[in-house]
Amino acid sequence: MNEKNPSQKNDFIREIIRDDISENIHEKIVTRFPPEPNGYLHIGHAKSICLNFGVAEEFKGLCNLRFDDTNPTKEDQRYIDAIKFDVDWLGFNTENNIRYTSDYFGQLYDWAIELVNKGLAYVDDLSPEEMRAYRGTLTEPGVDSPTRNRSIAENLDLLERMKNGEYEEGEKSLRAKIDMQSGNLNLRDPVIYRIIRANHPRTKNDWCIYPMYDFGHGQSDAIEHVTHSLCTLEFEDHRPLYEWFLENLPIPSKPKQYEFSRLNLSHTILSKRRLFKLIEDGYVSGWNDPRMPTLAGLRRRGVPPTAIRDFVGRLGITKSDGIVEMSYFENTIREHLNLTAQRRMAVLNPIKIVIENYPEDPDFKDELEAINNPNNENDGIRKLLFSREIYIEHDDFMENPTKKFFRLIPGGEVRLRYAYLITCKELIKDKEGNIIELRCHYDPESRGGNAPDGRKVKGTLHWVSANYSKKATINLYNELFTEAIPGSNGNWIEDINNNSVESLSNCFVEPSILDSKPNTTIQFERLGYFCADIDSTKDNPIFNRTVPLRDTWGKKN
RNA sequence: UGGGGCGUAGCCAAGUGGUAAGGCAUCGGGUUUUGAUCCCGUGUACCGCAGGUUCGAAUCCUGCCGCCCCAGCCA
Repeated sequence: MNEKNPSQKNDFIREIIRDDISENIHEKIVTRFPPEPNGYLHIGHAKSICLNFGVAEEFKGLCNLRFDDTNPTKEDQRYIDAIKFDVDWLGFNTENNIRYTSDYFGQLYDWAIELVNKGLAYVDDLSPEEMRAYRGTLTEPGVDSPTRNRSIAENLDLLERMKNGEYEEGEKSLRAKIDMQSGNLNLRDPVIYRIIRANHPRTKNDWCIYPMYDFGHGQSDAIEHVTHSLCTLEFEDHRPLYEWFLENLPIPSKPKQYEFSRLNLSHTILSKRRLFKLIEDGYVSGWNDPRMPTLAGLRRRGVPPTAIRDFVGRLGITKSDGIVEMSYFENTIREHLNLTAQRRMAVLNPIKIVIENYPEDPDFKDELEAINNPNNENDGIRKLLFSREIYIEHDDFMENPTKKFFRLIPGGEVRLRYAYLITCKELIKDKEGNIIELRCHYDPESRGGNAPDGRKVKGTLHWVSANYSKKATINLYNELFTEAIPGSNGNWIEDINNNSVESLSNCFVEPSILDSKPNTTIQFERLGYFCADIDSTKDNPIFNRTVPLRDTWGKKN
């Protein structure tokens, strides 16, 4: 709904932007989405992407996708490529607006020199351990470093040598000279350049010193004429530092930082560190495991990008942090898929039915018509072949039914969707007493699903022809964690759901299902939404359950 | 005992001094060849608590409580 009318979206950030526009403060609204290429994007990032790109769209501005690549020990081209792909997949155009903080390494270095010249930065000899000790604590002020008051000339010389690779990692650093007594730890002479001897994905070995986030971010925003630099709450107390650099440097524009709360989703984790751990320790198969909250995982799971955009749009932008229920996300996915997904039939746990009074002639072709999507006439109809032997869902039969069970029972009549009414005549069991087959009779007059005499049949079952269906593997995915907040009772690893995936290999699907593509999610009637896995082939078809249909019956029983 | 934020129903969230929107969930009911969808109905929110200002406060003031973030040469 918000999606349909973006101009109606209202939150404190858009309010600020509208005010700025009405006061003619900016020529054009510019935002940026600044991921560090050290992992894959997840749904939390989608919130930021939709905000930044969404705002740019709504106010006819621009949004840059800027890779914040200031730490070559963690970053990789692989992630740059994956992030571009994901942003694109979400539906935002990045063709001409990709930037890298590393584009500005030269300018940033010049500005570091400028800060030294102004007496606002110095080269420090403290080791990381010593620096920590000098920094003080949350309640105790820090102490000035012994090398804090070197001459400008000496600092200039030392900085130059740092850049030229004359020192080892950790031996020296460049620090902003602000205030070691500040209550805000970010202002206690933060390091702005450190020595890192690593190959950078873009600048290779051009540099051995790299700017810290705080020194790179605001200035990059300024260079790009970003007007509204939107980030998450944990950067709130970096804002004074962000502004300090902008005030003390001859920057080409004056961006402003605003913070909003990041997305938390129940029953999953949205921390890159933890997602890495799941992969490294083999709890999932990779960044694109369908159980992962990554965009790559959601894509493989069959979640349409429009559903993700709509979902984060419904959440709103505020400064209060909370946990959004996973079921809310699933509901949004269903809402989208209900309108767009074509319907097909598949049987997950088959039980065979033989229709005793049905023609035995193998050349007899009984072609039925089925509607592809009741919500979209343009999707048309398809033909289904019926046969004497079919499969229905094991759960759709009960030998000793409970009172409200209105599916197939001994002696009972039920409708096979788009086909016939059948009545159960006999159960065939194996030696252990398990039902292995049902013998039924059909009413030839009920072709299509209704009897001419108008008798009411409450239950309608999905089915698949034993002769014409195809065998497939179907993965049923459930929540990755058993706890709404993993780790809330101790170790988050212990809250991993051991039943997060159930792989069924004896499933039967309509033949047409084998033609579906991984990016086209379809509904298996009465079961849920599914899509072909990226590893699915004609010979070994594999489908992933995106999300089940709502099941008020199953919930009660 | 430091600094920065946040607190409106189970969840998200409007509200910006005039007497508490909406969505999701829940629980009923109707339609239905998906027990889905769709439609209708359904909530005593002590607006974190306590005072104060005011004819009137979720909105202003004071005090308190709770929760989140910050002590990387990570972002």
